[in-house]
Amino acid sequence: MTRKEVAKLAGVSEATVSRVLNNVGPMREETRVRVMKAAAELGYEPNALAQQFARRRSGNIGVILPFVPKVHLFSTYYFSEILSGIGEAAQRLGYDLLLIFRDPEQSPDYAKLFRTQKVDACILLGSRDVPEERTALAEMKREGHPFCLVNQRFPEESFLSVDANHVAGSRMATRHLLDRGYTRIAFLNGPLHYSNSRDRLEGYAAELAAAGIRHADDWLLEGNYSRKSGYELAERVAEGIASRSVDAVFAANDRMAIGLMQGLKELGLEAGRDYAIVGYDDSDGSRLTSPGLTSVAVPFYEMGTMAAERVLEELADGGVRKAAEVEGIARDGHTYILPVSLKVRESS
Amino acid sequence: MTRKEVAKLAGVSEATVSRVLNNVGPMREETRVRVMKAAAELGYEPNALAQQFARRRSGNIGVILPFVPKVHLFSTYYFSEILSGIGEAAQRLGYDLLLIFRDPEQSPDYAKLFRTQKVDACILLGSRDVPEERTALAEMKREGHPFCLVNQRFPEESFLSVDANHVAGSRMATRHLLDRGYTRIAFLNGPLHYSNSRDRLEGYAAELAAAGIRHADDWLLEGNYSRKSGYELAERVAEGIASRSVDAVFAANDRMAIGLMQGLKELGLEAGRDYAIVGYDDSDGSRLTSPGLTSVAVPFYEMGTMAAERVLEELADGGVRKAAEVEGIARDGHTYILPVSLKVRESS
DNA sequence: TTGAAAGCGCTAACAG
DNA sequence: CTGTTAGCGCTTTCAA
Repeated sequence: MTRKEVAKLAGVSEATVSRVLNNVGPMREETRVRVMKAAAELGYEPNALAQQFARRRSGNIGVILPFVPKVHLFSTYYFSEILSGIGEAAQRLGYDLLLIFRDPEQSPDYAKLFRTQKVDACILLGSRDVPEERTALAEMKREGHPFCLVNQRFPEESFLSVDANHVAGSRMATRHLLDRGYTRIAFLNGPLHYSNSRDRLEGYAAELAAAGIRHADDWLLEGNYSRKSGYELAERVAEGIASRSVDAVFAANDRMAIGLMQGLKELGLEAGRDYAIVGYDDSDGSRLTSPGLTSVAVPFYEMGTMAAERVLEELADGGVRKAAEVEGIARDGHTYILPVSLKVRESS
Repeated sequence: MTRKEVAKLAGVSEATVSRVLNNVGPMREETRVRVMKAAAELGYEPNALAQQFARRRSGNIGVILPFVPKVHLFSTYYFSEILSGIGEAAQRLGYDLLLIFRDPEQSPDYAKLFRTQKVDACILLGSRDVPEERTALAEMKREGHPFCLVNQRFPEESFLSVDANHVAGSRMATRHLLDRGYTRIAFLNGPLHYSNSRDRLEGYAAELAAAGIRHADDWLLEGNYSRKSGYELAERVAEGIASRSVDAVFAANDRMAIGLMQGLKELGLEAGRDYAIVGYDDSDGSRLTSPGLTSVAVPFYEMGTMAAERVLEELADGGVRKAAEVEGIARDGHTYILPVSLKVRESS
């Protein structure tokens, strides 16, 4: 209703009001000023719903999260950093964030978000390499919707994704332990349906191989990224330490590392004294333990901004232009790989 | 375009399609079935933007967060729990979540979110009692928009809010220390522009008074809820412990408690041995320290669901009906107060 | 440089 | 019970 009043007060047509407010098409400076003044005077605020409808764009980026209340498989640190990063970029580029919790019961239908126009693009966190997920992603791709995965790649699929260099990170971690004189390095990994986990295994194995060490099978421990899963493996690791078949542990995330440290402490084994340990994520928790936990720092925040920027770029280009070269960032096909670094603390 | 096809295939008018899909108004079962089948066959999905526009409702709950990337004044634990809770309730009640990071540079304009129809209701996290904030909230209230504060109350304002019983929690924590035989209890609080902090002070003071203890002024320490601020007060606390004017500390959140413990450890003082300490939030971190940190558990997740339920209720009632009585939950005017509990660990 | 007018896809009176 | 019709508030041709 008010837009009409603005038009009247400024003595122009409604179309002109629209042009001025969107700064589109040619216009006389005088009209522009007149309209702006009228709008300001009336305190006019365009109706976002009408705009979205007329433009056929929601102006939203969908952010898809696994819904795991109270089941902290993922660290909250991880999500909140990435989310903040996405939020910063989205705000800067004029988009809002629509938060969508994936229902673990149902098989996902991401393409529907686009068909119903709820989002213009979307970013997926905590995605896993399982059949329903691949199907849902492939459908989005097929229908030409822009989306970006964070921290999960589907090698043969050419989905846009942003990841950190976990192979390098794991090599660093392993190298670090080797440099410190540890040679019997167990590896506590997470489930292999995360490409993340596979990368870490690759880096770990490669670095050991480079050092001419054949890793024993019983060095491989499988957790699920939760603290509990690390904690529960303490006895087994303690035996390894006692029998001298293990002198250090590289854990695929801090949560498991911390759980393991706690379990071992209860068995009388101290990190940094009786064994060395390196975690992954450089989360808040790594600074809370004693001794402090050496860890691989991942630029989650930057991964979030990168994901938002790239996916909006794809949206703008209609997916036509090739992926942009970004200064200093490795790119492998449609995957952007950000560098990680090692934070050394007392645990190693 | 497709809705027309559905109408044609089903042999009815577009309006009827609308009725069936929204299950509104009377309709013959046969028509209903026919339309549903046609819709399913054509894979019809209504356009959300058009619906929102026609209904003049966005279907979104705005969730407003302080934007503090990399400045972890608030624990990520706190936000992700509340957010998950809001998400669960929103999904259950058919709403989406629009995430909005408050720009710390600008004074907030929450009412605008409603005027532009971006949201139908909103929930504010990490709100502070400062003038710009009060103004922005009062404006929303004046314009009749439904909103709910979480963990922050404005006593004289009658804003809808959900909080935990921090007075009781602080009494519990203090009582616990007294029961353990500690009588010189320092209190490390956060800034008083959070009603949270004021509540804690009240509880602490009340419990000491009840025990007939006059608290010394130098027992009051002020941090800002960050780990660092706790850490930096270690020397001062250490002096207190050395001079026997302090034998225990109650900290207003876990982060500060943990920082303080770390600082004191560096000065050779161990929690649970040389002094007792109790934190607040029962965050992940409280389980990571050694000794484990006794802490007050706050039902963040439930606070989130409660906030969403209450604010949507207000939306539905057009703010007319009085606040509903919720079983077993204390209510003080427009504030719902959830109970907290004490988790005892080795630090006390 | 501006105005008139035709939608965007759906909902919601109002008739019938 | 169902069809007709008039918008919702804005954008965007197309003419002028």
